[in-house]
Amino acid sequence: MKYKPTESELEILSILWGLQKGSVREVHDALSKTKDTGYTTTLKIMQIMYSKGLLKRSEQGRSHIYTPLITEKDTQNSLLNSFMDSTFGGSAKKLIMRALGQSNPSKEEINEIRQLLNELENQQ
Amino acid sequence: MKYKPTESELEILSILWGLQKGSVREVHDALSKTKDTGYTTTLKIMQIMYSKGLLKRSEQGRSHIYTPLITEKDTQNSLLNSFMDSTFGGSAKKLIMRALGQSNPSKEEINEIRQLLNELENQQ
DNA sequence: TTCTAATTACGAAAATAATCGTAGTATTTT
DNA sequence: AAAATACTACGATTATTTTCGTAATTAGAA
Repeated sequence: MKYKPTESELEILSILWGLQKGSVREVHDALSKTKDTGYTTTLKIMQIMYSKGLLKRSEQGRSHIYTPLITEKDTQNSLLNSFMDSTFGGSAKKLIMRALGQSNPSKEEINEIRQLLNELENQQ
Repeated sequence: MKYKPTESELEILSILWGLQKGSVREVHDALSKTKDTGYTTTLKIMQIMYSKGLLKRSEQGRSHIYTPLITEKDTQNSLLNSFMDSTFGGSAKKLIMRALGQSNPSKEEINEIRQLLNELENQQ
């Protein structure tokens, strides 16, 4: 649960989390919308991810269908912790307040966050 | 205001932001507390940062005193934006709520965040 | 003065990540 | 059947970052 994917791996994981599963072609097509990259580059990275145990795959005809073996949430949590440590000295409060100040949360979002704060307070 | 320092550069910047300014020796000594690394490695990275314009330096005797040319806040903001994009699909709300859920904020921290929410709400 | 310690400069190697070309196969189209 | 197309496998290259060894220089100590 501690794996920190590289930038390229994360892009591919994000697509696969959205699709649930997909072939290299499907992932590459989605990736191409935002990134100018070659098919074999996507293929290679997915093969590496497979060999690392980040993805599993099944045969379908002569191609492979890949599925993530790590969840979006676990990965986000792991990346969040390491980002919080490296950039905000481990302080969640600093990070949160900065993100709040930077973004322009809508009334609804503000209320959702308030709601969560209340829940957290009651847990204590 | 857009520069994204590498991991090693960020470690050094963090130390220099704390010290305001410092020699390679001072930075290296601080860094050594948490990281097993050679003196010339620290030196080299600081020289690279200088050549990139991340640090300025002045002569002091036969050594150099380095000062960051980018602020902690600007750097955090820039890193935060890129992290939010890559890991939380650009959603500040998702990031904030996850960070809140992950950390165990104290009552005081919760209230500080509430305060900020109120201010943000009034700005709208 | 001579030796030791501290410092910078810098090249080069090591480590990691990303990219791509080519070959080999299999499928589909003409 | 032949040609075009779509895959995978995989080595090799490129790019970036990190690490370190060595040489040169200067200051301070013995």
